[in-house]
Amino acid sequence: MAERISDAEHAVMEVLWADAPLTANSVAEMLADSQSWSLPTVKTLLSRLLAKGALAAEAEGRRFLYRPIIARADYVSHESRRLVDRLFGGKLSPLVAHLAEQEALTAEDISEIEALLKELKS
Amino acid sequence: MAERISDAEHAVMEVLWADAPLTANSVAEMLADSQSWSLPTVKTLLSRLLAKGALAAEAEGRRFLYRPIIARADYVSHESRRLVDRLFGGKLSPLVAHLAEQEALTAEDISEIEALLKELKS
DNA sequence: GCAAGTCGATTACATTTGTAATCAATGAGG
DNA sequence: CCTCATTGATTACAAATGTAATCGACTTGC
Repeated sequence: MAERISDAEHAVMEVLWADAPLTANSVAEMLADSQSWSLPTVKTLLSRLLAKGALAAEAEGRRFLYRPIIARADYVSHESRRLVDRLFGGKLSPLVAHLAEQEALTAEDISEIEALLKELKS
Repeated sequence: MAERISDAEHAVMEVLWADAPLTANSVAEMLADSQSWSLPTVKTLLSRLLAKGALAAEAEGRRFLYRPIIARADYVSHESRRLVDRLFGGKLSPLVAHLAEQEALTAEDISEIEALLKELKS
């Protein structure tokens, strides 16, 4: 399963999670404003993601349409867990506590999260 | 400031955050149960951390005592922020929402976070 | 039909990272 | 004194990563 996805690869995944399937060109285009990667670079990343089993490619005429195989939610869970394990001994509340302290959540943020939690308890 | 600290380096930092200053030997000893690194490996990691400005070393006789320069809290903040930015558009509530959906939150987590938020509002 | 463009595939190459062997200096035991 | 152990420094080297040039195959406009 899922070998590790690097930062650059992740940027490519985000594009495809937002909109898929896409050709290599479209992906490169989407990335143009955030990164300044050449087309070959983007294609390399696509190939690596394909090799890692994170993407599937289906031929459309003479080119490929790429689409994510792994779900964003799974990736996000995995990464979140990794961080929480590494830095907070696997406990979530310290993460929230830490971010909250750092960051002066707006009243609105707080309400939002409270609402979420209330929902959960029911 | 702080160049990026790799995973292996982070393990070394954790040891020194828990107890410092320590000699290279002591660090290696502390790591012995979690990792199986040779002493040279640990020393390489210490050198790299020194080069990155994450540690300071003070000579004690013919060896060095290493101590963290960057605070754990700063590192943790940095990494947490990085994750939240990368995966949740910088907003905390989607993180909580995500974890909630995954049912990764224990009842205890929920209570703790609620308490935290209540605290914040006052 | 053929030149020029378009694609994916292959190859490249520097840097970072993980992991460690080896070297050189120094200090300690005999 | 001299040998040996200890310790930091230097060097090594494969794998992963970031970034890209180049190649070869296939279209497509003339």
